[in-house]
Amino acid sequence: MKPIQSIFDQFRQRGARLTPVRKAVVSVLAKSKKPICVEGIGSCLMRLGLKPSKVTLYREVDFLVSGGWATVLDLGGGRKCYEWASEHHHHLVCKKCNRIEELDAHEMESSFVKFEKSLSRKSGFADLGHSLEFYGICNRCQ
Amino acid sequence: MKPIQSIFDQFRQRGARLTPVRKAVVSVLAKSKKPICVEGIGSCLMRLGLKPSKVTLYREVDFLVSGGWATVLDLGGGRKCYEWASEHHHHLVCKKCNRIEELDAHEMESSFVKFEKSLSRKSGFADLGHSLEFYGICNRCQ
DNA sequence: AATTCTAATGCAACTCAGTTGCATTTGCAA
DNA sequence: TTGCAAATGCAACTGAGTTGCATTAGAATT
Repeated sequence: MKPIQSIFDQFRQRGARLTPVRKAVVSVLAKSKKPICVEGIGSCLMRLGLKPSKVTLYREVDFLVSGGWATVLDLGGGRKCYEWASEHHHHLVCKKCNRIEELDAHEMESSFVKFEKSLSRKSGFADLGHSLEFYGICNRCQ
Repeated sequence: MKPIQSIFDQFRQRGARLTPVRKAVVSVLAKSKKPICVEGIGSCLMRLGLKPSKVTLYREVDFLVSGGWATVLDLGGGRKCYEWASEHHHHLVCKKCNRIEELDAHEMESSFVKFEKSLSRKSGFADLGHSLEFYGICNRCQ
């Protein structure tokens, strides 16, 4: 993971400012082990003494995603989740309670990268990425 | 793909009725080569001379999903997509226009099944399934 | 330190997919 | 043919996410 100061430098180069909310959202996302939704980010900031409006939070994650610092995940729980971009991995999601567990699937990862290259050639799609998620019922919900 | 008549028998055993809308939705889903959203199903039925309300369509796909005949896909386009359950495969989705292409990834499929078995043991999650989608920008949108 | 420009913020009102309550219609079994 | 429960449609609702606009506040310049 990159030092947080270099991220802030990138923000400045983009003409963006270092507001308390922005710094806090970055720190929450970068430290979170799991993808986290806007509501979740809100509660974390609350604990840090910040109470931004939901509008601000949505605009903040948009900013981070459009700049490539964060990525969106649509895991089917009715709300989008976000994760720090350098933390790309796969997940295990409970179909009932939407609990998310991080997954170690590095073995598979490499084969995807290969597959993606040939896919890009064949299909004409650019800027390829992928999402692999496993869904099931967690022990609590069974 | 199972003969459509045996599907209808399964419906009856469940106490469900064979309404014109139900038959049409099944035929549309079972024949569709791509995942299709409720709005898309609606247009197909329109062409068949049926104009069910959106409420009916949502209830119909719920019925099919809860019975295991169809599966939901959340591909991030803002609306859920549905596919006939026996047609499990992976997709290539355009991040801009949300166009969906079906993908042949059978080689990978088998390794997932293996991975899922060990995952089920380790994690305690039951009823495991997965979703693998590739996202990029299609040639039209580039 | 004061000025200035523009990014960031909050409010309120909105959009849009999907849901729910309730009265009516219809499939189908007896 | 009758009667019950499933299916339907309407209208009103929910809840995530968005937008317009006026206000506040980083941070660069003087």
